[in-house]
Amino acid sequence: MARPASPQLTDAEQRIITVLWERGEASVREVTDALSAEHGLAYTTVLTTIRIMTDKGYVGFRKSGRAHIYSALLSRDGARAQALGSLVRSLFGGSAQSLAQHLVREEKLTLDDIDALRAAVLQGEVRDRPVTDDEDGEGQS
Amino acid sequence: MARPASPQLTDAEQRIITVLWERGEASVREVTDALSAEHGLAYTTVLTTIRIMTDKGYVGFRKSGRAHIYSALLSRDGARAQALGSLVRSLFGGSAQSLAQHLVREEKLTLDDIDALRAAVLQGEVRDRPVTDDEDGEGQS
DNA sequence: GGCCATCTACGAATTCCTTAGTTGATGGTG
DNA sequence: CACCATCAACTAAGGAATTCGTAGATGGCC
Repeated sequence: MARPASPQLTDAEQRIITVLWERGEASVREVTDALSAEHGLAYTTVLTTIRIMTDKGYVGFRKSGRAHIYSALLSRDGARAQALGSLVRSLFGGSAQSLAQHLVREEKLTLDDIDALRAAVLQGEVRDRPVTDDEDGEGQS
Repeated sequence: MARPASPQLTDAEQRIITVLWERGEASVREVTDALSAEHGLAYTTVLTTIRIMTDKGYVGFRKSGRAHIYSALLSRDGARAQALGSLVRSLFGGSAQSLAQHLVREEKLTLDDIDALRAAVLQGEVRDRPVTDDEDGEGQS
């Protein structure tokens, strides 16, 4: 009886894959340097976490000389959808609108923001297509 | 060097505190019964998790005969703000609007929803429309 | 070719999370 | 008053997550 494997990105994984999303691809050294500004992580710590992510299928790599150059196999949109869906389900009773209302009440969304959303949804309705299908199996940038 | 203590509600904790939010207060038996519909958790499992949450200061209790009646010390809004802030920071670059745009693109927010948000922010108040939940056990924090 | 720096692989150490069994106290029922 | 059911506390187990050290492989440089 143990904790089930996390279906989501852990904190450490998220930090690393964010670097990969930003750069497209990077070596362990580059990721470590990029993260050392905020977190003082050791090279081997980053390496181990990346290895775990390759085991999980979240990242891939190509060899370049002695080093491995890693890149994200998980799209940023996919990760966002996953995390958002989970949050909406667990804390907002499955209602995305309830979440949005929370943002408004906390003044995280301004009137301009809302108007921008409105314009976006009007524009998006031109192409009528249900979303729940593929939508984010695409390559990452 | 181990994992730091989670600053957030874990999955098991979230399941339990949701019951407390809904009911205001409940005994371990009631929580267990409420959760047994979806998850078949043992009484002692729920008890242990609740004890951990009391240690963390998330819930309190009063004695009623031999049983303890537990109630949430953490407000639902507080937990929502915490989780949302964390998500916005980690996956949406700190931009709540970016998150909202994602919801729109995934068609989780309809035009009506957005108009409701707009009207709410103009009125200066946001009332939670009774979509799924009407009772918020808040009032703490 | 030999030395040095860098990289990956493996695993150790620690804490946390989740689930659940066992045990002792307590209160109601007959 | 004795027995039984229920409850809280303690204990246990095992897998996950995070951190990093050590060791072996490999490629560049002189």
